[in-house]
Amino acid sequence: MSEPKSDSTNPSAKPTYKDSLHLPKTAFAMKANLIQAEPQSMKRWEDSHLFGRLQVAREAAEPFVFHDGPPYANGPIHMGHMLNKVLKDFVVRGALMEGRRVRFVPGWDTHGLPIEHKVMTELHEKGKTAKLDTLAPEQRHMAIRRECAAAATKFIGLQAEQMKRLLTIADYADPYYTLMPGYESKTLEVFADLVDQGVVVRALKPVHWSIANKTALAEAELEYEDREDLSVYVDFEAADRAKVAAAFGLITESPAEVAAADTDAEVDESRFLDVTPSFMIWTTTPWTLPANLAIAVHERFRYALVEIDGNTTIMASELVEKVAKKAGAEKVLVRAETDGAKLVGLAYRHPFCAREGRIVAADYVTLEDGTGLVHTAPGHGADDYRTGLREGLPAYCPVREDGTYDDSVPEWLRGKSIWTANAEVAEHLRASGHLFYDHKFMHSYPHDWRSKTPVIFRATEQWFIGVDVPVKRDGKTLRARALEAVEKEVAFTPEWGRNRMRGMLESRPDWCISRQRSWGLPIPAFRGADGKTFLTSASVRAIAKRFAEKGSDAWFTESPAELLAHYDVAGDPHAPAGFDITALVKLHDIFDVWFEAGSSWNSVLRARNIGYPSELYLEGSDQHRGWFQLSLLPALGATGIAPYKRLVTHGFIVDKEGRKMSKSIGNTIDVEALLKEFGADVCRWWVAGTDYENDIRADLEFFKVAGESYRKVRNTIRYLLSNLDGFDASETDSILEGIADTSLEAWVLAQVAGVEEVVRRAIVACSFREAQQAIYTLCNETLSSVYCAATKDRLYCDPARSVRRRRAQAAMYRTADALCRMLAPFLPHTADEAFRALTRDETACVHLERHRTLVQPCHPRWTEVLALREVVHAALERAKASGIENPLDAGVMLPEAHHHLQPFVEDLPDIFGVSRVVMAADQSAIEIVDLRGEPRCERSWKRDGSVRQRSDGGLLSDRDAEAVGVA
RNA sequence: GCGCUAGUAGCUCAGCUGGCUAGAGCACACCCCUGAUAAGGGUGAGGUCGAAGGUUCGAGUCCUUUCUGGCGCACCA
Repeated sequence: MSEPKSDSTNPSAKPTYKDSLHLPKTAFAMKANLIQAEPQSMKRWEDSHLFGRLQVAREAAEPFVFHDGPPYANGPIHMGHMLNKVLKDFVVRGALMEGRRVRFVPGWDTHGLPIEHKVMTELHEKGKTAKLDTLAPEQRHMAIRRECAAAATKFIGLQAEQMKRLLTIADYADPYYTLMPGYESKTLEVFADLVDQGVVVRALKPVHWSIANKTALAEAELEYEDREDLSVYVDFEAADRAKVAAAFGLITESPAEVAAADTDAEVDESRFLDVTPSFMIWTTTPWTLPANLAIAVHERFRYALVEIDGNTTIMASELVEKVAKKAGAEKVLVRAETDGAKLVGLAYRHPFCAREGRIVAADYVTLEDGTGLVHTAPGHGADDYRTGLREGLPAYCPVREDGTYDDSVPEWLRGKSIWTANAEVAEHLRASGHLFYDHKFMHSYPHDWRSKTPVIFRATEQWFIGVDVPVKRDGKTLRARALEAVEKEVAFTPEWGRNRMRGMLESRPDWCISRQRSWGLPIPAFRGADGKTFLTSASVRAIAKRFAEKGSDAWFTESPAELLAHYDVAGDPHAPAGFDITALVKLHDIFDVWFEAGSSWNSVLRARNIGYPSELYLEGSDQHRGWFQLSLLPALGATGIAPYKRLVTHGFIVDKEGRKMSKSIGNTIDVEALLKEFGADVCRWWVAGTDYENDIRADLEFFKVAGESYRKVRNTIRYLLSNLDGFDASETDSILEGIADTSLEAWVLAQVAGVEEVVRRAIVACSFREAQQAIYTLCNETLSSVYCAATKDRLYCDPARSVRRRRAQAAMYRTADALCRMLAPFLPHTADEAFRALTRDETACVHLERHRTLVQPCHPRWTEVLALREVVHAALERAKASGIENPLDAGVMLPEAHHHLQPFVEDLPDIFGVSRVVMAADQSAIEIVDLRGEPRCERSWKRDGSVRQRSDGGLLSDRDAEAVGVA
């Protein structure tokens, strides 16, 4: 302890006591300087092999299985990635602080159209596609795949760095990519399991088809351009006049016949239908008419039986006038009307194919164009296809891949190109009297982005996972099992996700898992000499083995015999009779990327022996249809068990006004820039404070607010640390052992213990915001405003080794320690920085620690003391009117009603922030006493009643005199 | 168009199964401290709970309609 300083040049000057105080002192800076300091933390963790050390240290600990959903590797990370990865990191670090063994493997989705499209666009721009087209198909695939792999790898590298910069902890040394041979192999195993279960089926489905390139196209590869086409209004003759008449409330017996049968009957001539009416459809693609299998109506629309220029036909009532006007009809007579629902089930004759079709219902029928009756060709349209599925119609497609008709159409069309067929079909219909009206018109039509030629919808053979096919395991369908799992086996955060997913599962169609592209995992199917497709679970497993060794590129570079090196025909009960490996031809479909991502539970969790299933999957709410659902289906099929126990979803980042972020609006926030301006810990603190279950509004302003909040927490920790200068941490336990429950330390530690419990529970529940608020309130109120303010006097002024002072230090040590641990999941850098300052050990790392469970009882009347503090503050505020502006100029007289707080009386002045507190016997209300007339201690600035002139000439209270060592 | 979801002080959010004068933090205003100082403390003013109906003794909380966002799906034959 230093002696009070006397000014030697001026002996008459009063002593100053500042240097005798134990003022806060710490190297832990007020300014965080995150931008420079965080990379240093990253380096320190990396150099000390933190992730590896944790794996070793937790080897025997209870595992926490958590699986990373793979982001798509086609650009730098955006706000959504930041949100997702940081939330996941809270989960990971939260579990680590609970002492669990966590092996979190980051992953990337690397295949798929967006990358391929991007690569193709670049090749196109560089003029390299022409050269590409000269290559043999397999070489061409390989050339594209090499480019795609390079692009994916590049972005993985970029994203990984950005994710690390967010201070996330994961096995970055050994991540998973869907293009890794081991991953691909494990994906094929899932596929083989599904084949075993009998849910993999092959069926026709219409896709966008480029005739010029003889290939299927994705939506992203279409360009819409105006094109002149022939639109036709066609009459499809009803098959049964009587049934149609009945639907319209008409009769088909002539009035004469009726009169003859029943002389009393009065017959209304107008109810007599003496011709067979037609159903009039409209189409802009006459070439699809040979594939017509049905006509769709809307059940709730009204339909009219109408005579137009002598032609009796049926169309939507609302459109009669429009159609008549368009065709220039002169005589229009509506004979009768009926509901669309009444028409459903009626049959009609195809105008030039020898078959009948049916009227079906569809709610996509509109009254904007056409006739209200929609020509339906399930092999040539997405809607038509779905309607066909529902009605049990085949996806009939008589068009070959070169755009010509096959032999199933009438002879006059066979082998013709569909484009020339347009006019011929119209002429044929005109000749046979089925064409009501035709005209040329311009409309926007999809074109192949590369060849600039118009595309068509064409049904092709595709691979499906049937969701309504019973699996061999238990005879339940995937849909039924998935619904069951969603209902009973999976927890949802937020709870409404359950509803949402149920709805999606109920309505989802079979899963089409094949794509006609280059960049992906090949579906290992062959065509045999007999023309049949060869694919059995054993053959798939054999190829899986081959891919594990060679990667899936082998599909394009090896022969069937090489690919099937591990295949044992004799051991495959499903092998086709007369199997001839030399006659096999490879097919070139690839898997839907969702199938690969949806198999990650196998390729990562099971393949790496991490555990199965995952405790939770945590992704954006769009994944209810995506990854969540498409992981659930394969997992249920292959294992019967859902791949996750719980689904946690977050919303999307939107701008300040609640609108979605998009580059075109220009309201995006750049993650790199954000990190550069605020640092990762502040960004993470922002994430921790979001209400992530819904849309999350983001704006630079909000990060400033988060920064303020962060600074408050940081500064509180700093203050705790600054009072621990010279404190021997090893004394903490002995100092605090058995402290009175009425002591300030009992109170503050009880608060810390309570917050710790809340924080731990909240993190487990993924209620990060709740945890953050508890921590913030602890720092802002419990500590900064109450405890630190109350103990300031004793820490600064008490003798250094006073019991009271050291007790406060011990409490602060324990509090700072607990805070570091509570903050570790949220602020990895700051918590670690503080922890090293606290332990005064540069090699210490809070991330190797785990929570300590604090137990500290405190007196039940503390709540009353704190409430009284509020009342006294209010009274002090009122007393300002009488000139008592500084609380240390005031004393407090407590009335009878508060006398039971006697056990706390020693600490009450500090708790209230006043100089003295008196329990007054004759008092009815709290009274603020003006102490300005009393001497003020020159060291502690308190007027506690013991202040008098001391031997050194200074005015000191008893306590301060003792501390300074004067009498 | 359909499914899910949200709309509470200037901002970010609490408000469980309906029940005292609707809460918190930030920001704001005023004040104190200047020995946590590009810190700290105190007090205070802010809301017809998106809108309109309805159920109820009583609704931010339940029902209906509607407006404005978000996510997903479908759609223009």
